[in-house]
Amino acid sequence: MSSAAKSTPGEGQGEATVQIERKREVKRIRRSADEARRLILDAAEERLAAQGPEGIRLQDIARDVGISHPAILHHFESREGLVRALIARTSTQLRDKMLTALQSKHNGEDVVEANELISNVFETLSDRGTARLLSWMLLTGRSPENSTSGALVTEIADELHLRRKEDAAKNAKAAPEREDTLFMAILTANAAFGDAIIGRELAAEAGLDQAGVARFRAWFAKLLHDHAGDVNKS
Amino acid sequence: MSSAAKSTPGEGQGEATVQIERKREVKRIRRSADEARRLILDAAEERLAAQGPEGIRLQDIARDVGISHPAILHHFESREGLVRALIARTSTQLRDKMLTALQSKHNGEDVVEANELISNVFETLSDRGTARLLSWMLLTGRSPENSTSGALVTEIADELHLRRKEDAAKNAKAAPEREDTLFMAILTANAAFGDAIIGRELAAEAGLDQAGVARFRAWFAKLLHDHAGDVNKS
DNA sequence: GTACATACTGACACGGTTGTCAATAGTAAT
DNA sequence: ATTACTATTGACAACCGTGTCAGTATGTAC
Repeated sequence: MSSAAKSTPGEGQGEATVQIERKREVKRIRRSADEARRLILDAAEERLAAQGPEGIRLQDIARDVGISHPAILHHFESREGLVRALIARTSTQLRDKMLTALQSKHNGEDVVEANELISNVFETLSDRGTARLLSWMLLTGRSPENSTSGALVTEIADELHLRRKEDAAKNAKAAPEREDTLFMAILTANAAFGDAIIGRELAAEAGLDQAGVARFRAWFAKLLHDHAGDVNKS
Repeated sequence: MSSAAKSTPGEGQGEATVQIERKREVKRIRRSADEARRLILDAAEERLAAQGPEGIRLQDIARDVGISHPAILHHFESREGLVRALIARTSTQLRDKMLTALQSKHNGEDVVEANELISNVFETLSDRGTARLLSWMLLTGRSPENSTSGALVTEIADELHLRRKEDAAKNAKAAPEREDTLFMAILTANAAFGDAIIGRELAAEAGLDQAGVARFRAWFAKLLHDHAGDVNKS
């Protein structure tokens, strides 16, 4: 009835993210500090996404990686340290993804692709793991002024606003209000976040299949797009 | 250094929900089972909202209420039982609030108040405690098919759709698509939920004060309102 | 090869939390 | 008053997760 019997229960369906190194009986595997930290964070992230906050237990994570739990303490001095590191990594990852999503459309192509940009942002933000991590972080009240999303929303709003102004100038329309653009960004963030958390249940309840969800996102993008147009018209 | 010394630390700012009965040295207070359950659930809810998932500890909650923790076990057989009861209660409360929010506008007054209705729904859903509880519930993977929000979204969408059709008929406009209405409901739910969780941080980051937040909600309501109009026009 | 730094381990200590149990004390009915 | 019922309690037991420690093994520099 001990705990040793059930090793890593039902963890087989995971991605290839966590390279489970089968520990040979005697040979001890020695990784570089960075590598070890990466593996540990990967495992922790997976646990968190799969089981929620209470899924982050040093022993479990250690088992996932194939090390002993003191090794984790060695790399991140404490559980809290691990959590902070995880938050920090996820935050910067999110930030990077967001910024690239922004850049990608500004180089070539038209400028009018703002709605497609919105879609990108939505997709990125509504990533299950990320949103779960972030929301759990907020729920437990960590990182009040952290680099969480930094001044991300503001940056995005600025970027968006820039394009709207360009677009307005090009078509000889009145320039949109700044706050209007900001609100669009905030709405997108809120909606994406909510989608990541309750989207699944909501869709199931409403009888939406995957195609339906896709239609919803397209609908949302169009909604914002139309709004961006209408504001200038009237 | 026992626990009796520091009774109910820093809980003074709370509402009048939890009637803290100062336990006289010897007199033992005896409540009815229902009353006790209610008090315990209130305290648990407050803890959860204030400190997140890990804030639900039997001893703490017991201290808040002014009882000993075995009393909690007596009323809800286990911690898990308490959690389930809390979820159940919050769910039905949410449901009730939603339905009343719906009814209130359908009786008297005009029918066009759909956007105000949306505002109501938004406000209700974005209640901090409720959303936190729900999201934590989802995060920890409880109640997959529960009465969580039941067929709530569907119901609301139906109700909304009904009014839109009435409105369309009255103004001799084309009837809107059903899915369009559903999407409006889903977007509202997502946005309200996201707002409840990251809204505060988002607003702070964007430099929005309370008035700004209010403007955002109004903006959102108007966005949906305009959309409802536009769909018919074109 | 030898020495050094450090990733890693097993065993254990510690604190905190849930849950059990026998006993106590309000409350209502007879 | 006596009785029956049960809300409530203090003390205790069992468990679990974090963190410590002294020691081991592996890679690297010389």
